[in-house]
Amino acid sequence: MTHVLSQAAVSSLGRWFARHARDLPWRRRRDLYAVWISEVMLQQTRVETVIPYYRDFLRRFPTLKRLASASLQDMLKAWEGLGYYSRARNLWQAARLVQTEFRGRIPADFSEFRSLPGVGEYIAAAVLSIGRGLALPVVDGNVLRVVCRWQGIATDIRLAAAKKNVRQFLQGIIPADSPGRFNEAMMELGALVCLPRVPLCGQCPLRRCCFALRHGKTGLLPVKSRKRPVPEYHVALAVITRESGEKGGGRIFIQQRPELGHLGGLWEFPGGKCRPGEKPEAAVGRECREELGVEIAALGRLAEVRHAYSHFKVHLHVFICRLRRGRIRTDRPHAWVRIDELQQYPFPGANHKFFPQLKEYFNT
DNA sequence: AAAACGTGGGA
DNA sequence: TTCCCAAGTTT
Repeated sequence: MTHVLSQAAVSSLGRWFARHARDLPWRRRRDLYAVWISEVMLQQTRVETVIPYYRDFLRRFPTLKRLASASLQDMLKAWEGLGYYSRARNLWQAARLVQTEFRGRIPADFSEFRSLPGVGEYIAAAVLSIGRGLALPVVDGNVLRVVCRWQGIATDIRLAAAKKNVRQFLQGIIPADSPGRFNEAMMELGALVCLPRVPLCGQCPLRRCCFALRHGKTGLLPVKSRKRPVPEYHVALAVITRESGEKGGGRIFIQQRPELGHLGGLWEFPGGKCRPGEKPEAAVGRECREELGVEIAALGRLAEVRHAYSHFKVHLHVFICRLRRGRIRTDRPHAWVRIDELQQYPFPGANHKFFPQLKEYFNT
């Protein structure tokens, strides 16, 4: 029954998409590799943000084979600034697995492809429906919003049950002859018309059969619980320098973060959270003592920047420091670099916020 | 199930 | 400024 009633809506959606689909870079290539890269990049990330990264990435790593043979550092450098860096690590790992476990061919079987690191329900369905025409509905944030309004589903979309309901509904109406276009059309509708705050219902191909519109509930659907407030920390960082004149003069100490976990594999300056009541000046000395086994002298404040991560916020207090006593001892990969060499290493966005001041300091 | 996991843009 | 949001996955 649902199937028959939805037929007209699916056709209407298809016509709308034919007229309004954006000309996006990844829509010009339908091979699995290109679609896969785009879907990973688009995860929780805006289209406008992704476009330049996608172009650069495919220029740098034109094939899966090239990606698999690249170093993780090169991969992270290409990903720098995009965020959610586990995506990059997983994609790199997956590329290597395709080489070793699948003879270099990206598996077109759902279960096999889904088993690769970083490939979840969404990406597996998206890549294989768009790239291979498999009838697998995608359920992303857009689709969730569109279907909840269209069908009047009031389940909290943060819950797994909502995703399951929506997927089940879509599985019954996804056209077997063009599942990829249907999936793209649903997402495009969410991105261009069925907007979160002010949906443009007058332009919507589903307006004649939309539950939320008919009942005046577009503002109430989908139901989404609020996220709890995030903690805020003060962090003190040490830009440790070697004075010019001495051997290796004018260099800065940097270290690599552990590969797993927050900002894994990226580079940073030593430092850490201020304890309750502890001044940043004190924290920076303590952290260098604990992490590196050295006494430093803070010569002055370089910058103070704020940054919001996905699950907490920080005030960064950046100090220009000099080694006073001891030799740095650490198990982590590290380097003494010139200011003009910093750009060779991938750094988190929060660090980039004070790079201008850093350059200013070292070039004057 | 719920929390970890980045970043930039718009209201 | 603050909050929410964007083509999710992993643990």
